[in-house]
Amino acid sequence: MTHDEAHYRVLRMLQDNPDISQRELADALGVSVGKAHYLLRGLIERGFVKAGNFRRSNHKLGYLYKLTPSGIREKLNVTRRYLARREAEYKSIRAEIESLRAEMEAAARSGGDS
Amino acid sequence: MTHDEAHYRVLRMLQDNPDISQRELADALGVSVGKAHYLLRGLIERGFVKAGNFRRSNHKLGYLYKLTPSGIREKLNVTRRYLARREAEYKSIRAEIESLRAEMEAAARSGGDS
DNA sequence: AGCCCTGCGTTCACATTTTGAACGCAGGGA
DNA sequence: TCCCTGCGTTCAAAATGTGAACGCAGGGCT
Repeated sequence: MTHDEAHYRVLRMLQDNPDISQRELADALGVSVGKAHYLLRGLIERGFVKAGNFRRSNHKLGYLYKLTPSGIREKLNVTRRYLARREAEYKSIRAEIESLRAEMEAAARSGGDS
Repeated sequence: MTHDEAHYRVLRMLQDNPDISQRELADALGVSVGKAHYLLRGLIERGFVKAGNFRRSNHKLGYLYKLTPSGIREKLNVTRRYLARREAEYKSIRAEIESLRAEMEAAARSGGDS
C-alpha cells in the first residue's frame, strides 16, 4: 500500500465514521493494529485529525477521530493524487492485460497441447 | 509485488532473452540484486529454469537462464493466474475510480471554495 | 608470461517495514 | 467488590528488501 493510498483510506474511513476503534480501522485497511496506530498517530501529529472522547450510544466510552478543517483539505489533496495514480494504473493495467492475452494466445497456438 | 507477478515477470524476461545478467534482471524488475538472485534461485531449484554457460557474441563469458519444458508449462500457469488477478484488479479499480470521482465531485459541491 | 580491468554470481550484515502479543487503563455489570 | 471487555499504546521479534563486498574468470594490454 502506498503512502497516499494509506492516508486516503484512513481519512476516508474516519470521515465516514469517526467513531471507530484502531482495531476496526486496522481490519478495514487490512493491516496490523500497530500500523493503524502508527498511521493515525501521524495524521494526528500533523493536525489533520483530532482525537477526543465521546460516549457511544449505549453509554460505553469511546474515542472519536474527527477530521480537522485542514484534515478535510488534506483529504481532498490526497484523494486527488490517489485518483490520478489509480487512473494511470488503470490505463497501464489495461495495456498489460491485452499484452498478457496476446501472449497466452500465442503460446496456445505454438505449443497448443497440454 | 506479488509472488505470481514476480515469477511471471522473471519467466517472461528469461524466455524473451535468456542471456541476461542478474543485475539486468534486477533492474528490469525494479528490485535489488539480492532479491533477483533469490527469485532466480527459487526457479532453478524447482526445475523451471536451467542455468548454463555460453559465450556471448563477442567472446565474453556469460550465463544462460533457459526455461525448461516444465518451466514453460509453469510460465503458462503463472501467466494464467496473473492475468486473472489483473483482470479482477482492473474491474475493481474501475469501480474505485468512479467512486473517487463521485467523492471529489460531492466534496467540490459542498465545500466548493479553496 | 604477467597484470589489471570488467562483469559475473553469490553472500550477508544491515535497514526497513510489519506484525501481533502484551500492558495499563477505564467503564459496566454481577 | 471483582471481573470482564474493549480501548490505545508499546515494542521485541519476524519478515522483507537492500546493496556493498567478495571470489572468480575471461580479455586486453605490455
